[in-house]
Amino acid sequence: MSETFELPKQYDFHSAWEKWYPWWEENGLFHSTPNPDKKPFTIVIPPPNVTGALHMGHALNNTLQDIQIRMKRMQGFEALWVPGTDHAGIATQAMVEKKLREEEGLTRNDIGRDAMVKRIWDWKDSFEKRIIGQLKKLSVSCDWDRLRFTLDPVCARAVRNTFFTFFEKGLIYRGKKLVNWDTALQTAVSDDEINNETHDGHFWYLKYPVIDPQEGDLEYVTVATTRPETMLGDTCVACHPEPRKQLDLLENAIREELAAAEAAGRDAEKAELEAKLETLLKRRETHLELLEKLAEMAKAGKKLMLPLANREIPLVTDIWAKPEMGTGCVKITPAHDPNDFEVGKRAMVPFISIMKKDGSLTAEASVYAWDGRKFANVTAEEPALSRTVPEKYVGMKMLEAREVIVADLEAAGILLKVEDHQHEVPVSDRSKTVIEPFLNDQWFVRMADLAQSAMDAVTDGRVQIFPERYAKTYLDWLSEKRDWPIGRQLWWGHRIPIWYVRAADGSEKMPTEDELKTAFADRSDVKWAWDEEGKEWWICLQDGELAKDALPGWELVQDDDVLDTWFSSALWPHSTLGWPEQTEELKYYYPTSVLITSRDIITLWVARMVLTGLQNCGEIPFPHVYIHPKILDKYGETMSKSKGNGIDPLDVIEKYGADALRLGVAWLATDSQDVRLPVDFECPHCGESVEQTKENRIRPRVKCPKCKEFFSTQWAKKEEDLALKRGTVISERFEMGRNFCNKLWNASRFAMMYLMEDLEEVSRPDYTLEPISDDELFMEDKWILSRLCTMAKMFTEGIEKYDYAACVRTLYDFTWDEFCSNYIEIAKYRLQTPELKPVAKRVVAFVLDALLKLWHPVIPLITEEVWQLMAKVAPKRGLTAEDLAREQPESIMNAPWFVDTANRIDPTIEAQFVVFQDVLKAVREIRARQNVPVKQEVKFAVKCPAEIAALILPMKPYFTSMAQAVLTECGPDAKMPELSSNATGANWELGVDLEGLIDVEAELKKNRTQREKLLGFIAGKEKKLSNEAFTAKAPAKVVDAERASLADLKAQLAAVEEAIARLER
RNA sequence: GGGCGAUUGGCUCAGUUGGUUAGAGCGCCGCCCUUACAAGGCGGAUGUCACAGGUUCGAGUCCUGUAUCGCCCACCA
Repeated sequence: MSETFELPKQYDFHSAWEKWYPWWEENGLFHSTPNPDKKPFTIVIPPPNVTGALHMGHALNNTLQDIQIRMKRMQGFEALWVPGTDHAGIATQAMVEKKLREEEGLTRNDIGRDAMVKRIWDWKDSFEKRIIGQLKKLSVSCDWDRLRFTLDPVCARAVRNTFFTFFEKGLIYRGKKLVNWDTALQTAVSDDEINNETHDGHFWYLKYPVIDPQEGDLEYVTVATTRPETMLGDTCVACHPEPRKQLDLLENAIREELAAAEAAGRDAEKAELEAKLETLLKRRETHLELLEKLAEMAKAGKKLMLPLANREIPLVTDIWAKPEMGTGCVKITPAHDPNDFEVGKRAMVPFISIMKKDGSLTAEASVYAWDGRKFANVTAEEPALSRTVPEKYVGMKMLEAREVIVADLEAAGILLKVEDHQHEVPVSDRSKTVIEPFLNDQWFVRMADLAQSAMDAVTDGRVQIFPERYAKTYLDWLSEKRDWPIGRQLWWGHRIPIWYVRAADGSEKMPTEDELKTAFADRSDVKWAWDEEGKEWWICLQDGELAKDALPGWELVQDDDVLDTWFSSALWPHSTLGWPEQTEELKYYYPTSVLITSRDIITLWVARMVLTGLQNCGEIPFPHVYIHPKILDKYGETMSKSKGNGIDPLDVIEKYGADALRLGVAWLATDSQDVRLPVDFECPHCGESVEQTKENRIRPRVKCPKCKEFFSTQWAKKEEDLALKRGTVISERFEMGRNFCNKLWNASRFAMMYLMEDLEEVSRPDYTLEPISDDELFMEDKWILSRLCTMAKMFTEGIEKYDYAACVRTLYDFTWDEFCSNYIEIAKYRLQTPELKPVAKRVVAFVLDALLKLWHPVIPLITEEVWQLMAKVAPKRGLTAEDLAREQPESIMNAPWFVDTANRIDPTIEAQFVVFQDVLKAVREIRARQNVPVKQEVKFAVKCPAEIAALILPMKPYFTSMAQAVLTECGPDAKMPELSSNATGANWELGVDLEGLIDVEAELKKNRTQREKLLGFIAGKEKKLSNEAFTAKAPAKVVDAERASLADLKAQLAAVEEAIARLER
């Protein structure tokens, strides 16, 4: 045989990757083009951020996508998986700025916009390369020819087009929004770049005089604040509209809880509630009258005089003011506090910003009015407001101003008292300075209609979310219909395509609309709108840049900000396919087939993709959304680099292989929302796994408990630590996957060992399973084929419902237990018996081939490797005549998906076979228990009804080959050996002849234990069956089953009693 | 504060619409390097299914409450 090859005992996953991944790529097997003869199946990757390397969550996410894609490809779909990366504006720019600061001591302003953006592109290039490298190591079958990036020209065109149409439809407007402002870096920061720190602070109680108090009115209103400096920007004071009702409500709630706690006897809680109630009742006495009076005054339109600023501000009612807290009323600074911002909008009061971007106070405090609700344009009515901040404070930073203002307030007799108070202060992660809420111009998308369309898509079932419960997250968020702020004060991203007009002489003059009309007469790609508030034009351009002098006599300046990253990600399913061009791809592949992602971006991303898809393409972007679990560490904490509990998939792949990693994560993909993955260090010296604890994971060096050597961690900074070998972070969980692959490898090796014997035979045209008639098949053949088909059906249907974990576990059990441990072990006897060999070989080849195909989506490398080897030794394996007539695929990737075309599922055989398995197991158990030497053959007899005997007898040779046990007698009259060890099962009892081998005491002990156990079960059953309610109400099927089971238990008991009697003799 | 979820052997998790004696991987114990596989084979031990009620003939599974843990969102003048 010329093709003889020796296969190593262990599966070499490294060389399998080296061999097949580049081969797949070079042969264009990942590449998809529209093919009218096939149905499309499309997935767009959730584009990983170019901020850093991929983590386990990505490994999971991409494995699950690849499983779908590979299965569908084999099922004959034209499967396309579009890969790509996301520019992740804030995070990426932050990373590069940090690097710039740390390595060169420069800020972005030092090097300027163009240079900064260039540097971020370089960063992006290097990380994109790394990410793609990781994905390839994971062996995913993305169409790399279609790689996209959210800032590339194709995506940019889609972004510009969307912005332009939204602008045209009036869906985009400019408003005001509070952003988290870092005064040191002079930039907006995102919520996740903020840490809350507990600081010691104070409550300052201030009194604001009432203007022109009437008889019975209060003279002044007391408010408490932790930030007295913001009082200069106060534009109203709020109190609760119905303080009595609110207090009643609270009181009732507490009383109810109290009653419940009392009833349940929870004393600690009770005491707490009682204290709470007491406080509340006291408060009623001290504050209620005042608060009611205030509400009355507010409704009467009373105004207050804001101290220091000497500005009139209204007293308003708003439910934000909690009668049970503080003084019961609250000063409102809409431009400097997120809650006050909301109150301010509701109360329609001016928004006064008293801070400049550098954190100093401004003299010309800006006056803003939010246009969403059309409340008064205060600028016109109250010009005096431009002098809100007294001259002497100007230039002072917010914190300095606090001291001065407090001193002034005290001097003016406004300060009532000061209390110590601990409070949470938001601190910038990057600059470590206090974050100030800052009122900024912002572009918004009107969400009312868009959100509704996206909600409808889910409620009417056009978009289905798996698991279903996540639909609630989606709908709840969308139902708020909050307008979407789309501007970001960054340089990295799609620049907002809006141009402002500046007068050449620097004045505030604006051109007339006629001038615009003339200048852009033949340009359908330019639209404009008049901003009433800012008294200026907004000019929107669909593509490219608007020349500075495009409007004769005026200068055009583009908006500095860029679009929210999600604005471009939202278009991902159609932008990657070429929209707005009506490309072949868009027509063929859109809508995509499923979106697979994690739950934290259901709102930010999924919802927005649905609404832009509907808006731009008139169709949902995908009919299915599958939300997979989040991977946590063993403490249930999110994995992150900053904690040191993150795993680099490459480390796992290096140690266990991509197949093992994929199998491991697919095994975890249940429908629960989190899964835990215990994380350990691997000692680089001795290879021992060192448990990672919360304590050692933050240290720069860790000592291996086994070899006592130190290794370094990611925290190593000092030279002495860095000099140590690095301990990688991995998880033993992947051993399971590696071991399984090795098992499959060896089963294949075994199969091929026999298939190779006669290459001529396996190459014959009729060498498939198909031509074998049922008569030629042995019972075990029919059994394994039936089981295979049952499993294949379950697996296929399960994957289509995203039930990954169950599918993978099912197939795992089938492969290992049924195929390897049962079928192959049985087949050994036949494979070694010349006249029985041919059929057994065919069945082995057929089942193995089917298994490889079923497994391929999960573990692509090993399956390709074995499939290719099989192609040499059994080229016709598993193929039907129809298959043979076609050109054979060159890779398992394109092999036809296994389906049971011959209706091989036979539940009777499957059930029958269980008897064989049970008897075999019982014999083996007896041998093990009685310490019968491995090679010593024993005899055994089985007493059972004739129909059971008919199943057992044909298996006689296998008992010998698999358990060194010779079946001597089997049937209703079989006689138990005199000195035997016995076992019972449903409908049968067996005795292993242990003459000269038996440990009688051990046997008696076991039988007595068994007797007790049976007696227990019988008692339980009898009690159940004597219960008339049970026999009357339970379904007949269940009752019959119970009766049969009881009869069987009794028979078993009799057999055990008999065995005991024999042994005692 | 709102929403969602978890609690099952030492560890990490399965457990379909309630229905015989609750499973897996790892770990543990015993025997075996048997010619596919020691990353393996055969056998074994280990569970009051968090707690308290309820519905039901029957509850790990459904309902209510409690405790603990976690995730997401919003936030404490």
